Amino acid sequence: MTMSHNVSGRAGTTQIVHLLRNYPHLSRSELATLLRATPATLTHQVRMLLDTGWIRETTARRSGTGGRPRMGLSLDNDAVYAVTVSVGLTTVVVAAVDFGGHIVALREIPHSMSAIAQGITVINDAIQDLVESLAVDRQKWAGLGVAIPGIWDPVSKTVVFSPNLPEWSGMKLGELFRRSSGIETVIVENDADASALGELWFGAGREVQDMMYVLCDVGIGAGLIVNRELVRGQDNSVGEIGHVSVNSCTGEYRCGCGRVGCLESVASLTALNRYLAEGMTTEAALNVVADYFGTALGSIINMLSPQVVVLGGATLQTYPVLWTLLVQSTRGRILQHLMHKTQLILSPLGVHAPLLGLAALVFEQRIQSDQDTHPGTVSPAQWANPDTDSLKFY
Amino acid sequence: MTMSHNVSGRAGTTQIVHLLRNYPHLSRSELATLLRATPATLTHQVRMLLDTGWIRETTARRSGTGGRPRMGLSLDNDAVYAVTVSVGLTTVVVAAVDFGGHIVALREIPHSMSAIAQGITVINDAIQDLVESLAVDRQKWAGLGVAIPGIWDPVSKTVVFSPNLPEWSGMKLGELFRRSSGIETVIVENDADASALGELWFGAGREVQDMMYVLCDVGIGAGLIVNRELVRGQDNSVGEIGHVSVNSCTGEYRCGCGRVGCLESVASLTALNRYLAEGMTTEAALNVVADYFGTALGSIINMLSPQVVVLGGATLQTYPVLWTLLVQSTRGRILQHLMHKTQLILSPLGVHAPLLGLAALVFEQRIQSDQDTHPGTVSPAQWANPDTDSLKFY
DNA sequence: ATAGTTATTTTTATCTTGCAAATAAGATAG
DNA sequence: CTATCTTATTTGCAAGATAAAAATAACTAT
Repeated sequence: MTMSHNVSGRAGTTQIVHLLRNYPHLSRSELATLLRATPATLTHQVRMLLDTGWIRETTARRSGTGGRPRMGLSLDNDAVYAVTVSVGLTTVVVAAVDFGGHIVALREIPHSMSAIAQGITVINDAIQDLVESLAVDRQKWAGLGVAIPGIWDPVSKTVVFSPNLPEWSGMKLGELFRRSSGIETVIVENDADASALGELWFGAGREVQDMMYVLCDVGIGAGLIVNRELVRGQDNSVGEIGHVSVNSCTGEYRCGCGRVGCLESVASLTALNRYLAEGMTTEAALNVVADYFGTALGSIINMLSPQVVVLGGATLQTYPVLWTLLVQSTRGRILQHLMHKTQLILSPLGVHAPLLGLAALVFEQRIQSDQDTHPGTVSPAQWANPDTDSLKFY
Repeated sequence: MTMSHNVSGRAGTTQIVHLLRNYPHLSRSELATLLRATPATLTHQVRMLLDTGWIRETTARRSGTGGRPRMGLSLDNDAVYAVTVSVGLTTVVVAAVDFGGHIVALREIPHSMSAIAQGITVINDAIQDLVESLAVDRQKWAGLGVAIPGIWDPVSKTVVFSPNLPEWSGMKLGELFRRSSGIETVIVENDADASALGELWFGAGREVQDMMYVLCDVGIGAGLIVNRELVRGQDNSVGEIGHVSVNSCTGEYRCGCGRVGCLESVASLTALNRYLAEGMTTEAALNVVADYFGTALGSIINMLSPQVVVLGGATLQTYPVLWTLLVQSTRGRILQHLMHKTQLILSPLGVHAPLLGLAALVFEQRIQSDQDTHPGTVSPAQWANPDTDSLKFY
């Protein structure tokens, strides 16, 4: 394993990039106060980013009080690009995102993803089409990001659990896409997690420490952010809120997981459509969904007290009226002293959330590999200690 | 704010201390592999800890294969001591803990804590009694730690929410104890959080990244550990699982929070006693409690997938039979693919958990202040930037 | 022009930790 | 009982990050 010499230094440049992406034209001194570093450090790190072409100096900004003007800094939007893919059950969205986080091209393709081979072909065609349409230097493509409705284990590099796309389960997706698309860097991520990162860096979570993104769709999932970092847990399986119990009494519907009363079985888009098919009025069905969802969200908020809970996904896009019902239902279930500490927000990024989150991940990897001057240093022999290697405390 | 120059260096010594506390006689080379650092670094850090008297060299351990024997290292148990207090509703436990994490004296005092003034007097008497009984150098007392059944906000330094000890709500406990006991360093912590840290460092969580401690008592609370760190969230209010909804249908009992179906209102020790008072058989009552608790635990496990869930508190101590029921009930509600990834454990530390967690916090603070050679450096004037200070991104 | 103000850079020093080589302290073969 | 092998620890040296202070740059106001 390559040990980086300066962990904090890298974290620094990453944070500078994230800040400049959302708040362009910040100066070195402003960055210094925001990141709680000394001006000298910022001079240093900014120079590195300038030298390697990630950022540029823009306009000097005079402050009314006099003194030397601050030199604004901004990302070079054209430095690199990422291709990102959001895989739904019946639709795929493929986008090209520039380094500044702007979506420069987007294709929305209605096509069932159940059959994985066909799905990947469709996706690849869209990627090729998109890339060719864009007159971007070949070497400026930093990589491919794919968001899927399932749990992705970064250790085994397989899809661990994908109830709504069963054929994708167990697949080595990264490898598959690498081979079929010819793109070297491929990042796979769970859809809710990718969206959570998108909202964290570009949307509702920009100025927040702890937040949760909740995806309301055919499946229900969540991405949890603590201290501005995604909580992954063992093999990435944090955030499966679809199987929180919200109705343990009336055992009418059995969830795909085999139990009764799971949130997903009574408040997903599938459940909503079932209510309607059974003859329930839209209003009544939405109320039922809002009631169950509010129960779950209330429990989660009481338990984790995030500053922001972002709701996204097809359910709310299809039935915008649901929003008000959901807010009311959730409000009624939050502890008094948390009432004004948690904000419930409708995803400002919408379908763009996972695409932007993935793009930022791709860029981050590119910047890091760019800074990795030591290409694959091997640990000295001294480190290998057969007696203690099996212990693995941390 | 004092900026530490070497964050990683400090983290290093802290980790060394935690490792040596649980696994005495580890050598420098073993620590190096465990902490993924070079032998040279360990020589350095270990020397600092030796020079300042925190640790000692113990016995050389010959490995069968030949070569220079490893020099065992251990904490100097007698280096410092902490007084820690666990405040219950009707009992207080006061303990003296040595640097090695051994409880060297313990007083359990049955006395209602409802009246805060009386409570603090009782606690102080016990502290004085304990300290005087122990022939420890005055300067070796590193500080006082207090665990309370309520939410403690470290920013405002007050008790934010304390439903079971209403008189303690709003109190500046740290200041109160500092003045009344004469001990300078006072750390206040929520009881479930303190216990979680205790189990993390000394008990069921020693070799684990993510865990949850669940306190089953008159109140129900939890402490959440992610990546070996306590998740606090905004004003420390993470972990209030007492108000997770587990029964939204039968609206019989109203919870103290005003709602119906909260875990705490149907599965706390109070609820259990109520079932018994209403004429339910013990077996039936325990089954009801296990059922509700299992629902909540299942939801939480499915959602957060911690490696370990530790259960502690009076309910399980009073009714040990409940354990099996609870395990069964929870098992039935965990997603298949998580079944073998989450361990449900009965707290091995029991009432000692919060006492040890607090002690470690006190020691950590002492070591850090010991290493703080710069006493209160003030940020240079350059840092103050009126234009951006109000933004507070991170 | 001169003083005052704010931003940025340079200089110097310190701290941490990595790598490589040296040294310490044994075990084992002959 | 010595020479060699092995493993643990220390030392010397270098690199990188970043803090503190001083210097410099680029303005405004007088």
